[in-house]
Amino acid sequence: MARPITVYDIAAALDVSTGTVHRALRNGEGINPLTKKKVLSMAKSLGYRPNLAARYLSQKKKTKISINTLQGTTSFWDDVRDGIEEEAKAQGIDSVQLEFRTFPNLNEGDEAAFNAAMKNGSDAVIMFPSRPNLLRGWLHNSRRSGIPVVCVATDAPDSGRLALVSVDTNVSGSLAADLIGRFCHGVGSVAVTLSDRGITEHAEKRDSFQSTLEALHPGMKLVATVEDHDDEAETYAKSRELFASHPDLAGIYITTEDSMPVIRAARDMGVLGKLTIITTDLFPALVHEIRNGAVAATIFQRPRTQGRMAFRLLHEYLVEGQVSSQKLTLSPHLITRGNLEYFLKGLSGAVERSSPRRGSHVLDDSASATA
Amino acid sequence: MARPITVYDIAAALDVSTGTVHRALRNGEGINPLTKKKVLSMAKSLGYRPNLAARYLSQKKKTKISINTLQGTTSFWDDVRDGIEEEAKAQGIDSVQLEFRTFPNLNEGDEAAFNAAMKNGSDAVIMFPSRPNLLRGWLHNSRRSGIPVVCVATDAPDSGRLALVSVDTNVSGSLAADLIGRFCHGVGSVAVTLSDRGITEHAEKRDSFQSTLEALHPGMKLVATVEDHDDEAETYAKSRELFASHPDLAGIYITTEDSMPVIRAARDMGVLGKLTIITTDLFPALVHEIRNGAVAATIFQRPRTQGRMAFRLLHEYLVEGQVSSQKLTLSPHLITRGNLEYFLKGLSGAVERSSPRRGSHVLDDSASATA
DNA sequence: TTGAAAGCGATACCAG
DNA sequence: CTGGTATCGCTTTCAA
Repeated sequence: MARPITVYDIAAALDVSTGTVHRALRNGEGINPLTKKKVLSMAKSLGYRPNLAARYLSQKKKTKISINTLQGTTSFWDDVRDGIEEEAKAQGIDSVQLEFRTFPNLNEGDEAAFNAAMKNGSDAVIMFPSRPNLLRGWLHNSRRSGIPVVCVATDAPDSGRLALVSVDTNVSGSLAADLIGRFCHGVGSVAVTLSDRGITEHAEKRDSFQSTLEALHPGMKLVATVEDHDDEAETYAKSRELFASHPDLAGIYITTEDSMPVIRAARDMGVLGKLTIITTDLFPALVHEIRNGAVAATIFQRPRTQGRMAFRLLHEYLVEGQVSSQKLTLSPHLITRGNLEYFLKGLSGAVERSSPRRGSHVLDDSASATA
Repeated sequence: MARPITVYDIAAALDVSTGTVHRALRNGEGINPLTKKKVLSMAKSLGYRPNLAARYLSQKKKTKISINTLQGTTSFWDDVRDGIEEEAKAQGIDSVQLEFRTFPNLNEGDEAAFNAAMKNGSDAVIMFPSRPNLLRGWLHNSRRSGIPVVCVATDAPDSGRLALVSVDTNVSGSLAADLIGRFCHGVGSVAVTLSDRGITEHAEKRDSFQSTLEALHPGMKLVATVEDHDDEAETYAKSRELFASHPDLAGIYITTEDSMPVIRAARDMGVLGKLTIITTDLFPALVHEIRNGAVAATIFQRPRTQGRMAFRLLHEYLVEGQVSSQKLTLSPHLITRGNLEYFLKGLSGAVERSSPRRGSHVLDDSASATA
């Protein structure tokens, strides 16, 4: 293999200076469109690949990345943030500066956080699109419209976001269906809860749950889909309704974090014992319910890994100018009473802890690291 | 935060040259022990952190890493190798040169491969310790004894290896136990197959399988543990014996890749239908058996991620001089008939393909990437 | 054993 | 809009 092509090679080939080459390749401004085109095509034909080490060494200011996420009600977003931070520092070369901005809930502070990031001159954004349909407008309004945005957990379709990192909703839904079918011996009626049918991920989980149930466990029937709108009181009330109108319910699949009100309703109405419950994610209260057998299994969405992948994707874009995939979906982990304790040990306290900690060296969700 | 400390700062503080500082910090040779000590302590007290970009930029020769693994009988090791390669190039800066050496089976060519790596001047090794207890001797015999070795999949205890990457055996075994218990409605006798009790990972899977079974499904009983020594004929024969002597067997947990002979034996003896089988890993033949319902679930050990993590660990060591963890264990993925198809889609053909392919951009096992 | 200086390949800046 | 050159922090080499 020959010596790598450098900016000097390009400059020499065209008899221009490296400054010009650099402007053509990166700045984009203050350069004659014609020269630019020549440089670009020469770079391509020579097979130029920038030397990142040289780039990082000479670059004055780090690229700013704004991380806009929900304040942790559970530990999910804390873990996502940790994952991003871990990956950033695992990069070894800190050419990047992270700025975390959090907002209290789905309708509050999200736009302000986004605008703050824009005003602050962030070069890229990793965010939870709390209101997916609004993102498009924000992006459009922002002066610098080319800014790359990576969405985590939920997509913002047609918003112009660069990429999405989320859990594989089909794997989640179909796994839940197969397990609930097996656990219930293939007979009985089941229900699904989700936040809102309008959220793509939730709808997908429900749909693959249903289709897998029909395909593999035809003796079972999906009798209800509850929309809880992420509201605890609403979830509790609707769950009670559900259990009242379907006293024979055999199982329920909760596609969101909002499982505690459902469990409480079931307990209050005395149907908990005969219900096979499959939940989503993991947090202290849920750990308890798995231990005592109320919840048969939970589908862990690997928030830390979602964060890590989001950073990698962004970094790839910043370096290459493009991403290898616009949608990156992770397989969830299954946690049951059987493997719960081992799993928690692997998480190094990440789930049980109440406040974010530092200095952990876990390289992957549920990877346990022994010093 | 202040300007980072550089070699110049250390040099100035001690009134020596950067050459000397460098020799103290990296070369180790041709330097007065006293000066070296002084530089080292000054570096520490100033909080010196090397600038990797500068290092990579100026370094002439890349560090060589030898990857010593089994030739793929199934796709497991192909995937491990892919994972290593992906991570290496994801690093962006190619300061590393990978050299792959494979050996045909557990007792053949492994030592030669190791010696070849040593003779060739490899700076580090990622390997499958086919004969764990021999590694110690090899490492000792090699002149350059400080060479870092990362083991994948299986440990080589007390060999002096730097670190281990493997799947969490406790999570695997306990998950298998809980599922088999649930699928069999909590009653019946079950068996386990493993390669050899002497292999730590296999013993651990068996043990946590047993203890979880006892704890959560006391109505079930582990009646046999079969050692198959990774030999197909032996596995088949012993499986037949097992089914003959335990005609009432309700389930079996196969902790290794060697599941096909077991399934064949069960089929030949007409007990397949009433058996709940949980296997390990995923390959084309097994895909078929999951589809047709012969296998209830398989525990996927994420070979690609194991490879990625092994590389990261090594890279961390090469950079930092130490690793954050000596044991890195991953949580396995559960695959059932329900989520199999989605899972395969996510693997982008990695499992179904017969020969290694390139150019995929999957960032994590079972992460599906859409361009 | 140590010092001095020349790269590495980008980016940044100042003149023209 | 373009050219020339200093610079980033480390490694490497050559002299002393």
